[in-house]
Amino acid sequence: MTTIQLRIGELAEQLELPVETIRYYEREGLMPPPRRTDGNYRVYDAPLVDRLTFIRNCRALDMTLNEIRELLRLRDAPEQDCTGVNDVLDAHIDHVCERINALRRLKVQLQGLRERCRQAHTVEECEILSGLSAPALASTPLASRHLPVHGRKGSKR
Amino acid sequence: MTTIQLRIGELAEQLELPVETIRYYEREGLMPPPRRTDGNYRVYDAPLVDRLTFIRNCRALDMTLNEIRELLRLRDAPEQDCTGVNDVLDAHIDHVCERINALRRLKVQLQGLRERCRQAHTVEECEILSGLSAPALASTPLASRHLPVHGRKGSKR
DNA sequence: GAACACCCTGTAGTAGCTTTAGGGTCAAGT
DNA sequence: ACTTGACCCTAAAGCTACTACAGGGTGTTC
Repeated sequence: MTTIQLRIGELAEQLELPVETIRYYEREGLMPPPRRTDGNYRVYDAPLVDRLTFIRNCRALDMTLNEIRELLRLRDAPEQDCTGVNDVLDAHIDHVCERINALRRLKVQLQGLRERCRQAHTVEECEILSGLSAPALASTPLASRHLPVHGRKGSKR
Repeated sequence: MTTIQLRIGELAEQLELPVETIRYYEREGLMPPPRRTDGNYRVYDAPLVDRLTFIRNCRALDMTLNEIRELLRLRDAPEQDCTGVNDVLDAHIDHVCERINALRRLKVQLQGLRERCRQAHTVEECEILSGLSAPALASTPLASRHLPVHGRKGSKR
């Protein structure tokens, strides 16, 4: 029976993560330092593959590294009850709902602004630019500030 | 007729922006360096107040500083037509729509996961943790990766 | 002349990576 | 034996949009 042994590149390909991200998780203490070959290459076995899969899935659900740290801690203590896990997840679901609502309000604002300039005319008389220059940004309340729209950059591979 | 002359703190209060953010926009080239008093204090006049208002409103609509740079460039060329402005705004609205859809898919995933553990039991048998450890994260397609949920930290005043 | 609110510069820290620089390892090909 | 090329290594810097800090100057009031 041959046990699983992957170099970092193979692991990265299987889990569809960039190699540098895996090393980053190690630096951050989410992944323990793996065994090394004589040539100083990292070698990953099944438990580490599982752990990284867990981390990747949590990130795909957009949890922060701190939320994931907390879940890993709970995962590593199998005899406790899992109320803590539920709490982390509930809090995260709340985050997501709030973001969705904020973005919907934002979209309404942006579309209203866009409507003001359906035909191209000159910049000087552009209703969009004048709308954006208004002290209180039109009459509608300002989009709740401080919620980024722009996701992470598309990752390579 | 007294023209407007504000120190940075007064400007910050009027526009409800932190002072450091205003200085940051200057370092970033979004705001031109203002006049200074003998004591080396920044002094802002009406055109600069307008410009900062514009920037603040764009940020409230969650545009990136690069998008805003582009809009400012267009705003500074008043004789051109404003197709470019529309393009920036349309692209931004697209961003927002994509984010909303991605977050909705995410929410469905998270709620499905949460349902797997309605009652508290031990971590060892927790369906949430096992779900998160699955190689492909349940059967549903992975939430499109790379879209942060967590907004900026709440700013001071 | 001392207290105080305000202003200045420059630097570092935040999250979650990505990129770059400058090298070492190892299997295959000539 | 040697070179090519794919892969691996570390350390440090860069990204966004700020925020916070250290260490100091200004200006008004008591």
